[in-house]
Amino acid sequence: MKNNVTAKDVAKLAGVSQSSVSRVYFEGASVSKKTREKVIVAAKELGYRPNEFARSLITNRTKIIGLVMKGIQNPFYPQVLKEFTATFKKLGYSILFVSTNNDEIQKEDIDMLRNYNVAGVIITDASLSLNVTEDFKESQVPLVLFNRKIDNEQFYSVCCNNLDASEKIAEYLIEKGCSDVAYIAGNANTSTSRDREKGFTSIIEKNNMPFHKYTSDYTYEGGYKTTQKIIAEKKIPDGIFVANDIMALGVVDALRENSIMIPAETKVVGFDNIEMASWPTYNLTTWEQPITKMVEQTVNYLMAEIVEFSGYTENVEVNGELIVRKTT
Amino acid sequence: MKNNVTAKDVAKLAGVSQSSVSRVYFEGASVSKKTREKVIVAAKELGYRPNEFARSLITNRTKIIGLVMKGIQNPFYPQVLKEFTATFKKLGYSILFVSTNNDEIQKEDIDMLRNYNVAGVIITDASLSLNVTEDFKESQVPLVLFNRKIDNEQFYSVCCNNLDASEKIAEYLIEKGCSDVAYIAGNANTSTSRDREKGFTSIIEKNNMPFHKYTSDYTYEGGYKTTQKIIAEKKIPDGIFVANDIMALGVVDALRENSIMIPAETKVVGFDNIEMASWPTYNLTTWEQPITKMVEQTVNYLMAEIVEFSGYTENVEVNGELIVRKTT
DNA sequence: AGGTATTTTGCATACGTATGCAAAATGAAA
DNA sequence: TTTCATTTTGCATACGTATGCAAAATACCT
Repeated sequence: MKNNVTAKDVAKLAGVSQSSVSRVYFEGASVSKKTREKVIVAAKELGYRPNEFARSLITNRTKIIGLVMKGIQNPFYPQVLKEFTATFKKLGYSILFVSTNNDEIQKEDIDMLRNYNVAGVIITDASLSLNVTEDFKESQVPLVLFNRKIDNEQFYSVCCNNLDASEKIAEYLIEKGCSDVAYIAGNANTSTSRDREKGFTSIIEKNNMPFHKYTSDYTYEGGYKTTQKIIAEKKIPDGIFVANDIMALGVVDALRENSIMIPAETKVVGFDNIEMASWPTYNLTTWEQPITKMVEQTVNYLMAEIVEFSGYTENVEVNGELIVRKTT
Repeated sequence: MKNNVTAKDVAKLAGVSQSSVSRVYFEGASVSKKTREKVIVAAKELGYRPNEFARSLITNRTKIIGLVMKGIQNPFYPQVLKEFTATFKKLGYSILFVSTNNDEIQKEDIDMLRNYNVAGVIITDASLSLNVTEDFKESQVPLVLFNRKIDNEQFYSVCCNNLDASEKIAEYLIEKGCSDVAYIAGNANTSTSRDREKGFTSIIEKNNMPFHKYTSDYTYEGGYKTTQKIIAEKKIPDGIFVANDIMALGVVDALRENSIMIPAETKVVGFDNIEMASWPTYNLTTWEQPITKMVEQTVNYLMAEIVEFSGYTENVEVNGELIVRKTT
């Protein structure tokens, strides 16, 4: 806003045409070194900055990525945000940020991003409604679902290997001697929670073990309250797999408050490996989601689709690993 | 990208001019109800969406706010981000997000925001270099420093009442019986850390008490390591004021690891009242930064400056309050 | 019905930039 | 120096929209 030095002003001062000024700022365009220098000197003197809107109007492209993030307060996601921002910055892309609390993205948020002609969209931990899905597929704007997948593979999604990971966690708890386990789920109907439950229960069932499932909401308070509820039932499991770390920390705190020894009486495993999981107070055993790899996968796909849209879709799973600490 | 239905297409289908189509989408413009309905029906049929770039090119305005955020991993800032996003969304503004690790904002980040002609800029917990400052003042883009102030009041800043708060914390620790206290500072040269130290030391000195200052970096690890260092010196203070909560949690964990009883032997006070401070495991006494009020103050100023730029500057302080928990 | 005031509409243009295309300039070889 | 190939440049235009202004339409009053 307010700086109205144009390419025409620069051209006049440099003694060249507006086209030449434009060419100086357009990568790969044909412009002589002499002209380039004249333009740069003039531009600097006048404080010229190219107008991105005029550019985008002509090119029908932007260097903006829409990032729709649910649950920014879960410490997993600020780290994700940070890595996306840094990676896209290196590629010359900016982030148009939307925060949401909804499991399903609002049409108005998508409309906003579309109005700004974003080059691509990333949605973390949320899905799209049916009509928004249809609109999107028609639009040919590349989209990645991050930490959420859709079963019919309508879009490209990047997740940790939730199913496999949860099987391994179940096996690990069994190996550690657990015989009566519980699973504390996140928000209902999220692919992450469903897969984590599925993997876990398949192993538990295969071993003919008792199993209790509780539903919570991916928050510390949710984990804490659910654990208080479990304790009130007087049937304390000897192993609890919690669908994410922030919830698991609430579980740990509730168990401790009730003088339940961890891991001697009850073992706790989280999922994410957020920063707090490694704090000495918690020392949580958890499955690490490989953020860097997941971000990389997402960015690679988006960049490829931006360069040449193919509409290719896939559910990509990136392998994480079990981080064993003191809760097991 | 890619949706090339224009106002001209809609106009043709609706049997009106492109101007009339434009007027339907421009608040307050003169357009009859009959024309409006014809346009809306046609627009819906064609899937028209106004092109924000063409608009901004004409109006020389956007509905984008640039938000430059340092240290997104400190749980204080995701909450700030969430509240800014929600508040600006209600006002029809979008967020162009920049994450930085630098104490001083990079010129390239500001250039990017300026190229997108943002309506205003918010910078959290970081300052501007001298030449960027000059550029900015000339640009007439409204700017707010959030949780950072500059002594010569070149910009509008919104902070918690750090000085006053720290005095009260010192008084509180004295009242609680402390006689040998320490202050653990955040990043050097930040106004928040400086003011928190200043307020604290002024009371401590007035009471002729011993005082030790340590410098850390506003991270959990920083707090943890600094405390290990303090403990290694064999002079454990009976009260520690820590410049922010995430650091204070590291302090608490380090004290515990060394079997130092909190608060019996050492009392700990943080600053922020992040979510983790209230967790039963920590139950940290802290000064609550009133995020909602600070966000509100920031948004009100920006909106006023966007409507009519005045260049008004001030260092605004919003009162927080002491939240007493189990560490004191 | 006529006159006046107000509202609505379309025309023409501009916003700042990229780009197709032809002309001009440059470089290299004979 | 001339010829040919390649690079560079400027002209003219378009991108999609908002807006100034005059004309047209509508509303209201006598």
